[in-house]
Amino acid sequence: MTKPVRVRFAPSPTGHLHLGNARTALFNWLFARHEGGTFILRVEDTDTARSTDESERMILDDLKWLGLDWDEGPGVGGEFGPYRQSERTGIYREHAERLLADGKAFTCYCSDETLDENRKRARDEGRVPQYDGACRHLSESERRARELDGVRPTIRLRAPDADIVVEDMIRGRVEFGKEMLGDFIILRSDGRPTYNFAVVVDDALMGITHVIRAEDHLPNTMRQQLLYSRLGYEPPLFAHVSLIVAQDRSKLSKRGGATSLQKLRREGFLPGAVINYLALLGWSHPEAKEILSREDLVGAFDLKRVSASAAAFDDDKLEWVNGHHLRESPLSIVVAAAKPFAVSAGFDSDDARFPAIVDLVREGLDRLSNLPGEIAPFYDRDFDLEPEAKEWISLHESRQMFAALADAFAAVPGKLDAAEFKSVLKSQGSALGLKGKALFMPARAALTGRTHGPALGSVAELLGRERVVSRCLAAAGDAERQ
RNA sequence: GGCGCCAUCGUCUAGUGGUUAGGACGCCGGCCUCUCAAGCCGGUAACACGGGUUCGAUCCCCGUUGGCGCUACCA
Repeated sequence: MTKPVRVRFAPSPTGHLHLGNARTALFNWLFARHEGGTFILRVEDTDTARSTDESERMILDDLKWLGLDWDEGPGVGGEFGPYRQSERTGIYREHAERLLADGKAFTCYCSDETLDENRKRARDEGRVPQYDGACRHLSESERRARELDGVRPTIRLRAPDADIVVEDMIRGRVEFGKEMLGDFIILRSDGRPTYNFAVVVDDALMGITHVIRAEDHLPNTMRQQLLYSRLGYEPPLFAHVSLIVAQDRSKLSKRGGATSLQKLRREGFLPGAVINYLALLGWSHPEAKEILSREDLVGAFDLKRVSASAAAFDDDKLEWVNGHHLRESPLSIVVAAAKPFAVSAGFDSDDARFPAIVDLVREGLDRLSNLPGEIAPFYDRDFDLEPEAKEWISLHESRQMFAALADAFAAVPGKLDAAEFKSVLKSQGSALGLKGKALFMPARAALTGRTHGPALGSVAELLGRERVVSRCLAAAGDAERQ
């Protein structure tokens, strides 16, 4: 009998949601959904200097955009709240005082300067910098004396004289020597908890069963493990996921392609594609499937198939995944995602033809930021001919064709659909001895101003007779002038 | 510096004590085609190095090298 799964994603609101964080959030969410468990969002804002409401808002917004909905946390509540650490200071203080009363922690009056000096000396001597224990055995009267001097103490946990073993679901057994661990601070002199302390208290109180987080927290786990036993709480299972690095193996932060969700959103990646790609970074489908829907991922996700080695972010593959999602997602979803890109480029996305235009151009799209360029020929605004298109129009053989074409298209009874367009084009072409490329390319150039694009018949149908005729006329005029 | 994690094609990865080391992206070529994409077919390319253990190591152990992380009253 196993406990129902409860996992959490616990970002610090100190910036945008980074890709590594996004993947950590995703793995937690996938695990929770796969196991039918609970996904909790907790905001770790104990660093009051760096945390901002704006940042928290952006991170929550990014998570929502990805579709990673949380069952407990900011905005939705839950019975284990509050879910912002800044609102839980009383809880941490109580726990620290309990440890103090039990003799498992002690107050420390050492100054920053003393601490810095000790650290420096230890490092110079090749030792692990750790607390020298100066305040460990202070008497009651000594402590009172320091208080009277106005020193605000920190609270330190008494470290044990024993090695610590961490059992990790992804990395196996990891041992840390006792010399690695000093009496570390759990409560700052201003009463705020330190990261390790707040995390353990919260994870324990919130009933977290699995801590899935990035590898950079592995060394912290040693301290947290100790905290669990000192506090008398049962520790959760740990799973440390690798970090994401840039193509050159350096940190993802500054170099390389897209590093933040914001950037990916701006470049026109679909949330489903981002999730799909992120999941593939460090996890693999048992049947090696690569294009997976949200439901596919939830169904197949398994911590056992998560890789232990760092993965490099690859723009090309993300684009490939996105291309698939762009082509295979329901049109309504793609259209909705495409609208902002069209609108910001000045194109009318309320045009009745818009969904059909998107449907047509999405075949050749790998990111929505390229959408404006692809849909431009369907609108009258800024319609212009590329140099290569002009060449096709001014070819001797095609020159004479446009006026005839304009008349022929204008004479078509009823709607000018793709089939009708093609049959008219072909019959007009054959009258002039033109067919195939020699026929279609000039026509394409005249109608779209481009030499590349979707099937010309479909393009013409969406353009509508009026535009087709007027562009043929314009081409006839251009050809004449040349 | 100390401690820890990691190491299969350029990249993401599968995999096993005995395999022609598999797939995907990219790249190259072909097919399709009015073009570009897409799609389909084919090609390219890897077990970091050195010791062990073993009849046999990509796989297990040790070391080296390299990458990354941690080393705070940051998270």
